[in-house]
Amino acid sequence: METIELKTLSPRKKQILESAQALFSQKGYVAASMRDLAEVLKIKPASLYSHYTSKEEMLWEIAVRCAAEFHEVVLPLAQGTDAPDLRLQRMIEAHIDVMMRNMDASAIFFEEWKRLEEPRLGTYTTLIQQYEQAFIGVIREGIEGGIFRTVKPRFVTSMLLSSMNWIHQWYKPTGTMTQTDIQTQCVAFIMGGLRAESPQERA
Amino acid sequence: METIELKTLSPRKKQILESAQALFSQKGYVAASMRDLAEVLKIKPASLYSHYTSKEEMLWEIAVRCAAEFHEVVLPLAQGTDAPDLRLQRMIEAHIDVMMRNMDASAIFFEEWKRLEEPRLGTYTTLIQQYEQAFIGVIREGIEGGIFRTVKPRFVTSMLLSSMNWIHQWYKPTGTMTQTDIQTQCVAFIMGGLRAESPQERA
DNA sequence: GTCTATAGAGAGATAGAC
DNA sequence: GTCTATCTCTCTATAGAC
Repeated sequence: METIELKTLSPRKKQILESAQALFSQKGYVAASMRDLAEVLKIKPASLYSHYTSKEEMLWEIAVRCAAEFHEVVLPLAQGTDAPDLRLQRMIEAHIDVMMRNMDASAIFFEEWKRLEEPRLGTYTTLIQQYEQAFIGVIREGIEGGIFRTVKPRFVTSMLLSSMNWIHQWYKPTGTMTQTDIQTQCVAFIMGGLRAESPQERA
Repeated sequence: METIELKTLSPRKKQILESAQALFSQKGYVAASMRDLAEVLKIKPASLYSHYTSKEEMLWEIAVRCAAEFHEVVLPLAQGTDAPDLRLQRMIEAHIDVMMRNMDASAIFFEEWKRLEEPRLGTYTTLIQQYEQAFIGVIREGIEGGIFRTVKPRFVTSMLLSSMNWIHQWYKPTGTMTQTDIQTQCVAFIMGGLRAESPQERA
């Protein structure tokens, strides 16, 4: 679990990136133009190129910084001596936490990354695979320990992550569900789908 | 549950639509150009406009025809006197079946529809809401009957559909899992997440 | 139904002044 | 770091011959 190295962004670069996040998330990376972005920032399109050499570089910065946060926050929770189901629960809660603190970036993390080109695309998919691998590992432990049903860890990891990733598409902070509600319901749904019928509880 | 009215496509229109499906699914609707599509079909871009008046009309045809198939196959299964969990199971299996028989169109059904413009966009979201409503209804019945845990039906429906919809992104027919494997694992995961601990089974 | 030709708009990106 | 100006390319779509 290597750390992802990131340079600190200047305030201006950060500001531009945040506008880009919102725009790419809303219109989609391909449909959003540098002209659109410049207009939001109230500068001319050419000025953007003093900060980023290309549109794809922006997409890359957004995607990789978001990936870094998921890695930093969630991956350490896969380690430790606690029971696998408890660790998985913490990972799910943390995943939702990161997602909801970064709604725009998450949309790019989950969907728009496909528009990256090589070699960045390859680097990115490796990051995602590492992230999934942490879930796969914990689930595998849970199966071996008899806590989880005998499922296919890779398959279930994809289901589990996908079952959460719709949130960035639908969640409105104005709705009736709080973040805690969402975490609770997600955990219950997913753990219910995984957990073996425990003989002790049946007694 | 009204039926979606669709005109029959001429063989040529159908052929073009199938190429468009594959292309839009692979490159994304915005990034895929009419030139790309013409090249695949070995005709000139202008010729496409003898069949469809615009690129968006193609997107619409693909999305709405796919929606129609999901509606036709899955929605009837929501009705009937069988237990809600059994009906839901059949709906999940049927949903996966439709998805796997229409992988390209499903990618558009789930993702690229966002690029539709009004008024088609509004019509489309209504169709999706009707589809979700069928799941919501069955889940609500299951909760009222004590078969399912007390979950939020709308929330769980989104999770449940989302947990399946990653399949079109990841599934390779060359992999080790058959369609039946996928259906079995999906049903087990989702039903496990929903089902109340049954007292009878505990005895 | 396909072609050639092209209109007209908008895209990403660069050069060079300030 | 932002500007004006512009290059070059690609896009969707149309007109009209065959």
